[in-house]
Amino acid sequence: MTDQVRVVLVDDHALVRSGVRSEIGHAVDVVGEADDVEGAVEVITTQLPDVVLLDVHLPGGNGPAVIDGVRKAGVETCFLALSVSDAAEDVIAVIRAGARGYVTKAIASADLIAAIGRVASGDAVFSPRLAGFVLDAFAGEIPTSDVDPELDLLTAREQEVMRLLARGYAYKELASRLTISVKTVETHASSVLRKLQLSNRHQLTRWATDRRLI
Amino acid sequence: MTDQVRVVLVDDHALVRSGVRSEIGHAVDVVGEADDVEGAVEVITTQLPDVVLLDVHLPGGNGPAVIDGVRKAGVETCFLALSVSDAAEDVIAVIRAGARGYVTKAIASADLIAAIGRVASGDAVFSPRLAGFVLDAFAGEIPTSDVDPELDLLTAREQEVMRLLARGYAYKELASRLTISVKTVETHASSVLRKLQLSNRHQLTRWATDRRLI
DNA sequence: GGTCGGCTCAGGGTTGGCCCTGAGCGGCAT
DNA sequence: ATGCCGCTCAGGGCCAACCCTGAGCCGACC
Repeated sequence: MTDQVRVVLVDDHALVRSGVRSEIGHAVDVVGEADDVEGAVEVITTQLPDVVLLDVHLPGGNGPAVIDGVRKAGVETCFLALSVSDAAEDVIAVIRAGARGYVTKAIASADLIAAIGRVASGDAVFSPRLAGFVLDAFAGEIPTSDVDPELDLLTAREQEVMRLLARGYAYKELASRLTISVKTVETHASSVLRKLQLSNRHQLTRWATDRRLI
Repeated sequence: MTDQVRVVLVDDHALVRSGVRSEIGHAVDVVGEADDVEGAVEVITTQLPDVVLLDVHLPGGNGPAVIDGVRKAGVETCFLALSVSDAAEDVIAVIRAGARGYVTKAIASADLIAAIGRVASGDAVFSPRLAGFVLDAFAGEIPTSDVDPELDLLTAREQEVMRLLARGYAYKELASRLTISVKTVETHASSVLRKLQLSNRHQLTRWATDRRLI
């Protein structure tokens, strides 16, 4: 057991942490604990564990906040959500944030140890019921967004053309809509694709929808 | 080994089936095989296996078609997709249809046996790389739906072409992907647009996304 | 056996997307 | 004033998208 999996526990209840530690401590190397978001990010970024056992509900934020914080710190690790909650939205939220697994605290300790090992090796793991949630959740989701970095590469006119292009307008329609010539539209379109390093309007449509620009 | 997991193999290559059977036969109970969609549905609905090992690409349809067929027959079982493909869309498609796992044929036999056991117990299982696909897909997907009204206007092949078209594949890519000529793709594409009374692929993309077909 | 529908392919055509080059015009800054 | 930049346009070229027609193969149905 020389190279055990290094684990950090994040849970706001000390009782839970010590319980988990005593259940899995013989099989993994618990290198740190935390009871809130700030502390979790700090411990994780200093200890650099293989796996983080992460409670979904925390003071000062929640599970996703921890994951985001660690990501922003440039640290790569695997998160396994460990929660009393089996509410679909908690599961989805933490998976979206980047957790690679989700088990409830009802899990047997041997199973938890196995789950940690699997997550550490890059696998995904879910409690049976939760697997259903996650997979079924492919039945209806729309996510995130933020600001626009490379959008500034485009001039005002180019952005205007870009939006209409992404929306599926033909060059001719677009030209009459902006009351410019088709040739001008082509020029702008070409510039847009070049600046965004895209090769055709389908990619542009995906690019724009990903960024909620249309 | 009295109550082994009962498994049905679905793959269009006899060689693959016998190979898999010899690799896992000592650990699970292979109660049936099939090499196309129809046969698969029949074997599964009569044998009622615990787990179906399902190839994604089949004559007469594909993996999702088998899952749908079995569901419509009112039979509950667990599907584990076993494919050479690790294309994200294949993974997503079969997961959407209801598969509880997806592994590639590069898997070691011991791992496959373990995967079958986990799926049988209701767990979800993915090859490490594919776990990434599935979970990352939460970062930008729009899925499923219910039934299809005018979708029945399209033949099976046309639906296949339609999905890829709507997804933005060029005719040439689509042709090599389906291993048919570009001319055949054109013919199908033309039929699709005519039958759906659409005039180009942008409208098709919108049509398909509205109906959550892609 | 004949018919019909689905899948496959071909020839030959028009239109549109996309690129490159080149160029005139107006604002704005060094 | 000279030059950069954004907006406008044109010519000319390539290729992909889309259409129509026609045709061979095969399995299903009558």
